[in-house]
Amino acid sequence: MKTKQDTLYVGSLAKGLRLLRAFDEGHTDLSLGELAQRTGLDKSATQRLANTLHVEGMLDKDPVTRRFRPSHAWLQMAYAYYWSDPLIGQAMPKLINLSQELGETVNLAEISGDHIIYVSRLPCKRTYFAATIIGRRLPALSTSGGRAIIATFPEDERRHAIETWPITPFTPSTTLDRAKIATSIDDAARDGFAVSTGQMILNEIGVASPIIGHDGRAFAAVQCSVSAHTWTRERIVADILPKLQDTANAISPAFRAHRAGGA
Amino acid sequence: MKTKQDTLYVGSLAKGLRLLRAFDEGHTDLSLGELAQRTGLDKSATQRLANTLHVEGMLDKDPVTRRFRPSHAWLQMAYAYYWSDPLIGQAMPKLINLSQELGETVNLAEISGDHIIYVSRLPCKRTYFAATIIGRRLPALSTSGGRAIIATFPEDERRHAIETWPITPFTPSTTLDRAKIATSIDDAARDGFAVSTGQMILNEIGVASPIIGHDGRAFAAVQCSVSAHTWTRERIVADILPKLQDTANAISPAFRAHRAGGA
DNA sequence: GTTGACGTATCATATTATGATACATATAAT
DNA sequence: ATTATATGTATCATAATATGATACGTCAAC
Repeated sequence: MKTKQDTLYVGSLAKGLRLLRAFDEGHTDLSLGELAQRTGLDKSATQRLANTLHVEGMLDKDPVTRRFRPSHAWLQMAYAYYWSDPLIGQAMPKLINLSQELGETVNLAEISGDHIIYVSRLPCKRTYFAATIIGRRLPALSTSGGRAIIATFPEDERRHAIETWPITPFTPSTTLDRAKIATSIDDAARDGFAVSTGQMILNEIGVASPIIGHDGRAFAAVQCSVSAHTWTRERIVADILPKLQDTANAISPAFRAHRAGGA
Repeated sequence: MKTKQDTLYVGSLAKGLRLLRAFDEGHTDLSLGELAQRTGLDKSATQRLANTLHVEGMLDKDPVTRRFRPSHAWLQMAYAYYWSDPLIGQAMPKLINLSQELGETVNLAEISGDHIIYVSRLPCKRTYFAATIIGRRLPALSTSGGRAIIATFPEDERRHAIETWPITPFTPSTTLDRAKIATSIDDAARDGFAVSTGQMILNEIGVASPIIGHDGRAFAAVQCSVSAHTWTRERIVADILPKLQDTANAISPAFRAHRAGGA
């Protein structure tokens, strides 16, 4: 039992990756035992793989507690990613401008399966920690960015996404009713921008404008998060939206023949 | 021939990591052959390992060009790193404030061997691309952040670093003379902050203030980059430095018993 | 049409990873 | 102190797994 497609599949490498994936939000440092538990690998295998990752500089090991932690190499991987993603180079300077003009938090989100992933974040105000760091994946249906992107899909795909993509309740006000989400996305398709309220954090409003690829489908979105305590939908549409859309529209033209595709 | 310390070292995993490391700044997407060349692995091994990484979602593969690229998973690793690094949680909100107050680019750099690595970047003005993305590693001796950190080391270690750590010429004005760097670091030790000019980019001035750990040694620095066209050293010291130091000093107290250690 | 470059697939071989077990060390309980 | 429990570390015989030479298919250039 090791097959996944046998030859041309290296099991040991895959297992090593399992170790890396064992670290996340709630698991910032792990002992050997915990690592074994979380990966489902036996003690010996875990020992060897973890040691290898340590020797190769992928895991730091606290010399006293013997616990493993992600190393700086994990950040270097993000660095390599940034150079490889053609969107980033195009978008970054424009996002910086936008962030300065608005004085509000600006994000760049890409579609990643049925989630969106934040690839760039420019926080202007203090927000909660998770909103300041890149690499966060969220269900596309629950974010303004995701909705703005889905809204550009052809009718059937759009329906399919709305009906089947995952939703996780993050706050009491996270919309679980797919009909309501459908309405929000239909609005986005008509208006060219999407809005979400209180999906991830209470009293947070998100606005997003899609970045369109060569095939007319969006693959990313420029997004802005503001507090409902200081903003209303009307003021957002009047003051934020125009600049947001200008930015998204300024980025899109660069993409006539791109996009790779996940699995 | 495979030994590195034989048992408890999984060669296949290490080879897989070689593939990941083949991607960087100048190598954003690679064909199978290029991958083999860059890693020194033979064609078959490369094929199997690359395929495994692809199946496991670590590499995207362009279905038409058959070239491999870093996947979104590389950003998720950065996400996990951020949660695991206790400094980030402490520093982030304070850095955001600082960036707003100064209206200039603010960076957080950690020492990583004989380099520094940028773990957080808050760009305010348009700068060149590499200055806007996290995970960049630079020779510690050539950066204000690195100098601010080294300046807190005990005399002998400081000397050792100045004499042996690497220097790469990035601009015509990159300081290659270690005596001059020694002076800069001695100044930093006296003043509590470090300055660098035109090390990475021409006409760029960096100022940095160290973040001190429980042992009195700095392990990170808050850094600010400005243009020599609009700033002088005097104005930097008068207008930027106080707030920069306040920020660094506000972060330091949280660290009494931390720090892991690389290899 | 021919050649070369490159990605893909196959397969016999032994090198390499396996995981049970035993040892060492640290922490907590008695 | 002494014992017990948990957790990390080291060893080793076994066979399962990765290996890399080779052959095939496809595309582009000449």
